[in-house]
Amino acid sequence: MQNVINSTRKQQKLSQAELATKTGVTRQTINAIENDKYDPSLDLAFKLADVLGLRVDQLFLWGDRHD
Amino acid sequence: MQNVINSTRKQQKLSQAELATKTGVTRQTINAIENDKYDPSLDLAFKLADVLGLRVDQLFLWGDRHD
DNA sequence: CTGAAATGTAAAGAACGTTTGACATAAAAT
DNA sequence: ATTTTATGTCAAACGTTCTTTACATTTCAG
Repeated sequence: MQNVINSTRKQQKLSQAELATKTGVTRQTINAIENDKYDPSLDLAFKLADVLGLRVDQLFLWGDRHD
Repeated sequence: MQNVINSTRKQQKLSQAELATKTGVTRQTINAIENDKYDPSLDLAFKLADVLGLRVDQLFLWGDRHD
């Protein structure tokens, strides 16, 4: 599923490692999600949205070209 | 994680089986999620929100008493 | 240019999400 | 009261999410 984690993270000048720490996962998990290897769990999606200051449906683009 | 699937589904007079069909999963999956056995995948969360006419963050209540 | 920080990637395994098939109880309809 | 529809639950199997460890490549500050 498409997401805007990479651009949002860069806007806030966070590294993958920093975002990982803030959301309680590993750097590799953030990297995999940014690069569309797999979708996060619902809980992690909420944590990412929370840290990045967006709603889940704004951070993950399901509507168009959905999944 | 808390969710309002049960009440929303009932408002729309859908059975668990009907909601399952509309979201492309089995009845047992809907039942388990309604009864908080586990959280759905992000994709299924979006499908459920779509069918029930709510946003993911309205259907799943992460903010208060979060996860 | 050199070194440090950031990113990409991979394999093995633990934990979670979903299916299938089945059976049991509850609720609603006839 | 009997049948049908809806819900709860369980176990085995399978695919997905995430961790750990490790190494390679890219980016950037000095």
